[in-house]
Amino acid sequence: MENRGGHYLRELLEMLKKDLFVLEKTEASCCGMTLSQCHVILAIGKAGEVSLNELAGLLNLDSSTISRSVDNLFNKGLVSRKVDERDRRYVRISLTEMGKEVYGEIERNLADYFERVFSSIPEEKRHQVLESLKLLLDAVRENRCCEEGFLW
Amino acid sequence: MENRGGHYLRELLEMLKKDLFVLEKTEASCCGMTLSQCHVILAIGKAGEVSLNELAGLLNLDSSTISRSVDNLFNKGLVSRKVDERDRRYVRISLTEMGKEVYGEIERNLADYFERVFSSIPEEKRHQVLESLKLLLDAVRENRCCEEGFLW
DNA sequence: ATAAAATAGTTGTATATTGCAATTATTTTT
DNA sequence: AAAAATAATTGCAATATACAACTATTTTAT
Repeated sequence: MENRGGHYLRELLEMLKKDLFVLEKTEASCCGMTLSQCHVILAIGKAGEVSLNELAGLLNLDSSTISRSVDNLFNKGLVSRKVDERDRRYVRISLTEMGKEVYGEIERNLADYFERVFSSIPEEKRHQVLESLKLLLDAVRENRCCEEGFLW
Repeated sequence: MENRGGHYLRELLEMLKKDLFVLEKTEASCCGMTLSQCHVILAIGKAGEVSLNELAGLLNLDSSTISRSVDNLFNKGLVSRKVDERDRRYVRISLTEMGKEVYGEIERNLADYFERVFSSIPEEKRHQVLESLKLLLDAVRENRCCEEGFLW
């Protein structure tokens, strides 16, 4: 029935979210950090160099939250800060060598994991799964009501 | 290419996770609570009545964390606690009338949202999307290395 | 029947996270 | 030159988190 589709969709997504949450917590813990710190490291690592406000936008968190999180990672020697020479309001945030090592390890572990997951999907279904996720993502985005919200 | 499938899969999942994170934060904020509190309310509401340890298991958090979270919601009048008569070590946790109202509102909003998302998927693709999510979930679970971890 | 072990939940401790408001420093606009 | 805007930090206060230790209760072993 049509009005059960959304329900089942949500159930599947919630189970998926939960399982991936466990994955990430375990991964973060193995690397001696919290989940939030792990998210920050991954976002910085992926961007290479990023401003604080950009990072806040990427992670959808308040800039004050990110400022403190980055401060904490800076104190641990994982992150570096450089005032932008052209515009001294900006701070350019990137990973230190140590930070890159941590990032690399997490990245490898997650990459390996998702390759294994992908390989566990029946071969003739793999393209369908990817296509379906894209369709779902498009639908999710289509139903945003505004830039940061999803409800009316 | 085979070794790009996992990469693309992960990218899609991360974008999806992010968008849904924004959705939930907005929803929680609209109901005057934090995301974590929202998770707790939804878990209790769905279970009807649940023990603290069960709740901790459902949310994959330490029982001490849940104990304090439930305490906070109790103080707000959203949650009730009853010592189990048969075994006084147990506390039976459920929602108060007020808690049920909050739960009902969040549930309706999320249900509506996911119905809209589902309806935005091209009709001939809907079954495929659901099937694909199920396949993906199975693959994710197949690659757990232990009960609470996903890596080795 | 009693003691030991196990379980459920709470509390102490310490750290981390979070966002709003206010602040400082800098750049842009008027 | 002054006002406005922007980036980031800090103050404030609440919430969240997990480990360890604890209390109360039940189960298991003796």
